Amino acid sequence: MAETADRILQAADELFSLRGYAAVSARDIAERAGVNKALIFYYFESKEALFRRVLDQYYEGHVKALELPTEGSYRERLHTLIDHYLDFIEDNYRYLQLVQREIIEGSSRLPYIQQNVMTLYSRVRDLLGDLVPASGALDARQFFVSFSGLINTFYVNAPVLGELWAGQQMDAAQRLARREHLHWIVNTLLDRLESGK
Amino acid sequence: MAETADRILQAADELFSLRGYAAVSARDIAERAGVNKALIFYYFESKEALFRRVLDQYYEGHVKALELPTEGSYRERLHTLIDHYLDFIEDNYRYLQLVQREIIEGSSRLPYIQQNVMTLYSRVRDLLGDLVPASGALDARQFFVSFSGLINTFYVNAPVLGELWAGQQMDAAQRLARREHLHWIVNTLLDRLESGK
DNA sequence: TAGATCGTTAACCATTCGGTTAACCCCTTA
DNA sequence: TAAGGGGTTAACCGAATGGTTAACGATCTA
Repeated sequence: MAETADRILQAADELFSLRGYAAVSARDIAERAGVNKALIFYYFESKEALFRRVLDQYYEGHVKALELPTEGSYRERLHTLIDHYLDFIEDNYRYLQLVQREIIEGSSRLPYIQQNVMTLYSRVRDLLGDLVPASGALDARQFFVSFSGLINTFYVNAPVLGELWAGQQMDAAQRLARREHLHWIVNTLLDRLESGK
Repeated sequence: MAETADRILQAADELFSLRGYAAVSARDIAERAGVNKALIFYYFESKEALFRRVLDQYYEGHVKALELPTEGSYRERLHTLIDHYLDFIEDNYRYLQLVQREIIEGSSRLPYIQQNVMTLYSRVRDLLGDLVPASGALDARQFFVSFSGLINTFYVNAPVLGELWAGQQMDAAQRLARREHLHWIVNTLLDRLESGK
């Protein structure tokens, strides 16, 4: 049944995201999936191939999330883009951690990730237009890095930040507050940029 | 000789930072240190204990970097704190990746890191004082998360961001530009907060 | 000179790793 | 009812894992 392969994929997804590639064994995955270990190698070529399949699944959704909104002012479009990205992350919470790990570990998939980053960057750059200088401390690249950091940190570091909110699980209210905060920051920065420094 | 223990520590530091805890074996460390594997367990209790020692070494520097400046306005002190933190990160580039990896992998060392985070947070909170509300989208926690993200992203994601700067290695000029950018953002946010929304 | 101590070594240990194998169960098709 | 064939299984494999052990020189002390 394809059902078995799916259960393996899902278990692998959960475990890899949680503990990383090296710290997860084929036995762990089989146990979590409630499946005989040999079936992993029956449906997937190897542990490495299984890991790639997990990543591929996410990449598809990511590309979709990066679609650029076409309506409204540049400011509205920027807010919309951020919201879409946040939606994607909240629905695919583990993806960020997977990608972050790939980056830190200097994986062979890095060029693929870079391409994704460049796509997103070019959209932010187009949106900012000539509001920012072409180079220096206030160029589009700096703001892109800043926006990425502002958004990603909250989710990547969630396991450690929970303490700040008195150990509560990260719930809908917290995510909403974070969203508000981000939009407030973006508006503040754009206001200052528009005022011409 | 203490020299042997030092060589083990350094090799462990390099390998753990590069590939993470689980992906590094005691044999790897011994080989890199040019030392018999048994010596690792002679000088250190276990692989886990060795890892802690690596973390401890960095932690000392980290705590120092977080010392609160005592002179100047709250705004000046915040800028100084950020500069000190940036200095520390630039001198201990691997530390950030190590910690980031630990967080993502949900390691058993997490409470240790959380304690560190809380220390830094309490300082930022004290600095922001009653400039921000006690809760909601603009509370001190949100700004702390934002500042952390703004600063860390640049270094954690350096391997992937290089492309933005035409593939150059991250050099002193780039780090300086990033620093300027961060201070500009902080000033912009503080201005808006002071203006009472 | 006879220990005693310390750093070092190769060989070894049980366990776990990713991956394979041969047999089996069960359903389809002829 | 016989023959396949896909899904599943326990048992197994060599290699690598973290960690231990007993012996070995060298240096120091009695």
